[in-house]
Amino acid sequence: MSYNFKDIEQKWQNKWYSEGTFYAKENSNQKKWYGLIEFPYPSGQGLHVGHPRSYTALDIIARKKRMDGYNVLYPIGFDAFGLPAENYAIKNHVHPKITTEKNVNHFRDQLKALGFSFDWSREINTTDPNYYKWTQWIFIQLFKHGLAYKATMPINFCTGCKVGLANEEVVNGVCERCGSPVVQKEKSQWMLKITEYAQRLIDDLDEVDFLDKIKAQQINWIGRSEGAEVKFKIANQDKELVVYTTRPDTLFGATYMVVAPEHPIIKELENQIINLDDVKEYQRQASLKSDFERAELNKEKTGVELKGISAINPLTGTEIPIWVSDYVLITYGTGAIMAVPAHDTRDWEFAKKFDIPMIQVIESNDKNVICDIEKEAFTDVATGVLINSGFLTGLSVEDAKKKVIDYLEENNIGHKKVNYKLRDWVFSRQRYWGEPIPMVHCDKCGWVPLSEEELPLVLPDVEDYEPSENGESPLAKHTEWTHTTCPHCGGSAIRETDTMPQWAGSSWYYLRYMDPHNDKELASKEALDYFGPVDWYNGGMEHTTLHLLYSRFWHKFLYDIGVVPTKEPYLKRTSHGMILGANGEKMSKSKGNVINPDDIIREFGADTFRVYEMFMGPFDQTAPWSMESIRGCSKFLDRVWNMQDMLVEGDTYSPEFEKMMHQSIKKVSNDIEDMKFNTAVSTFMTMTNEFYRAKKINKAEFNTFLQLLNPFAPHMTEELYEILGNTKTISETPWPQYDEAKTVENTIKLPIQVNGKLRSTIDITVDSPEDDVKNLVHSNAQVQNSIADKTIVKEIYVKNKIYNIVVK
RNA sequence: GCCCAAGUGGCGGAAUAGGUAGACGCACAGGACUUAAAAUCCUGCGAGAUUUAAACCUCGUGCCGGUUCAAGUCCGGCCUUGGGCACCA
Repeated sequence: MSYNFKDIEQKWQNKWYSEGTFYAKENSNQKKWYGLIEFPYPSGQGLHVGHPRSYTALDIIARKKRMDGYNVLYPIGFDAFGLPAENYAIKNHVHPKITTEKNVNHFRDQLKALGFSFDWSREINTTDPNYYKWTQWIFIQLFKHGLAYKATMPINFCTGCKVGLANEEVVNGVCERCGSPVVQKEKSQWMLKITEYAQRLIDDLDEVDFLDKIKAQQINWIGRSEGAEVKFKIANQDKELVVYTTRPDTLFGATYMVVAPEHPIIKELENQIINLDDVKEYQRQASLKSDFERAELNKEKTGVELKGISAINPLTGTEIPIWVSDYVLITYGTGAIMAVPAHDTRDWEFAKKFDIPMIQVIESNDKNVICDIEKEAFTDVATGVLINSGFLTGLSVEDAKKKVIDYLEENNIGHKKVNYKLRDWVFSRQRYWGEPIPMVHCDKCGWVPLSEEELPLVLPDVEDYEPSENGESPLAKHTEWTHTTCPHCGGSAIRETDTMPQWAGSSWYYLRYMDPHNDKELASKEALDYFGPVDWYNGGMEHTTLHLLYSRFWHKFLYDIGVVPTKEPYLKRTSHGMILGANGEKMSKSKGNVINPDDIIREFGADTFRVYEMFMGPFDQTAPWSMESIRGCSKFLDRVWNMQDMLVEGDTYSPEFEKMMHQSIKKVSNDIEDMKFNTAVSTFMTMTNEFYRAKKINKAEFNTFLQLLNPFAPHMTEELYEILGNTKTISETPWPQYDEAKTVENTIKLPIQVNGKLRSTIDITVDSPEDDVKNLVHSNAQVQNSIADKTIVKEIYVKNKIYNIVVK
């Protein structure tokens, strides 16, 4: 009998999808388990082979959890706003709504063909007004709580496409699509105050089970640093320049200051600056540089001294020059620094180039540490000791920091300060295909949110998706839509025409799954209490600092305003490795190494596809695709199918296989929880080989084997289970249990080493007395050979593990 | 430059409270079945020396050193590759 995957897979999928087999139960008393995968962007290319790697993994866990007795929520949806549909619309004049619908249908078919146990009754789509109504609602709450504000920010503007670009779309300073230069353009943008949550986003990582590398990357990205703000008086002026430093201990060594080109003090003191023309020219040059250029030109430092003004070092009273240079960023700290060239690499380079004096204030207390400030800045904190520093001299760096901060605070010239690299979230896009921002601008009342009854603010149907020459959103051209009345005073007002970024809809979608059809709230309290938080979330590492951070931020805000009951949205976060082309490179059309899932399903079937993607390598690591290896998995499933011809009677495990059965149940159960799917599959292969070797398998063994394999290859296992005469489907059965006592061996092949090298093995009974083992070892011919003419120095026996004889 | 991973046969990879390195699969080789091929089933498969053969022996987990009876695993110092951040004061 041959395995006809086509009919079998169709048969079971029809059953699951028509009967709603995997729908999560509402109002259940059962314990819940919520598994989540990142919902796909329905691109025109269809499903990528990378998607099923993550989806299969969590499908396996979800299926096992159901058999473990949980009420499982494993939902799916589509993150369908985004650039490709809009660009396609501009080019071909097909409404993004139409393209999106078509792509979603294609994706849905592909996902269903893979047999995932998604709850399709909860499918969501971020472009559905019934969904984005609540995205808009959250924005309004953010605004009402002062966390959404307008600010003028530089945006990436493509001089070719005449459109604002996301950072991701700027590659090496040019437009990713047309190759035209990208310039910075000032634009008033909606911003979200994620920085207000910076500390909590770090601290609460302690409460969740995320992979360490994910935590590390988030902490890194938020970039907390501790230091001090210090006030420097401007000589002969009633003004101060405030700097931020992480090394207040080096204050005695500050020999000049640097301000960013955009720093307001230049404007404020321009009457005092003698070389104002040079300074303005430098500012102009800096403004023309993109972020990319400013970062790239990091070899040579540039700058201009602000002649005519100077600052006073608050500890030494010395007058020191002030420079302007673009190595100081206006966006971090105070936009101004105190420069300590002897102990900071960048300041050192700058001082060397412009011949500014240095004062060494730290030396090493370790003679082996090289410290020559003529050659390079000395930045070693661990062995540093203060010198030339008045009341700090002799202290360690750490003690000096504390002491100087105390001094600054006592004398009101500075204070302790924590800074973050994290910046507020630029939330506006000058794009059509996104959620409209539900705000209107009224000359009298300023920015006013729509009243909640007016939501959703539906994206108007337009024909023209082209952005305007000046970089305005395409919606700005539709005056009949933009002109409205102020919700506050009733006067005439203009709608916001920018839309939300792609990250908006995905920042809270996991909440909507819990109660997707609710038209009163984003989700009911009961549903949120029962299903939340997400127990296990798997997704790509590329979303660690964007999506994952954004959604944690939104969740914390919703927690603060009492909408959700938990501080964190996701209890556990794991990530999958990328699937590469057969040549080891990232799959791309231009490289011609793209594998289409449809072709794989057609040739091998969904079960083989699933098993292969789990077997190809460790789940969290990248793995190249291999057409040869997938045939191996196909062969394995054929062998499983043909085991029905070896079936013998037996309602309990036969003595021959009992131990293997219990060991395998244990191994597979643990491997699934640990995401070691590759070794779980190899366990199935080993079992299969054993049954083949014996040319028999009994019914009890086969049933258990099928239950274990079911999460990986759900179609074939259900079919075989039915063929074996079972009346239930596997998904209704409880997960097999093992008896720990039956997994342990009675006899062991004990390795015997001489001087740490394997010389022989002997069979012993578990827990044999050491003397018995010793006698056995010494009566072994190989051992006797190896130790002949030598003196035994020592014998080591690790119970049931190893025997080592040390000889001389 | 900083942070995080990872380096094991021809290939994908197993094995870490230190204890038989190479499970499982691919590729390859041989055999059975077949008129033949495919499929299937069985066997072998890190490198090397010796041997009719087997046993046995030597070397072997990126490199150098260390700890230990024993190191892929622990420690110190490097090298390489991948990913993230990058003038963040």
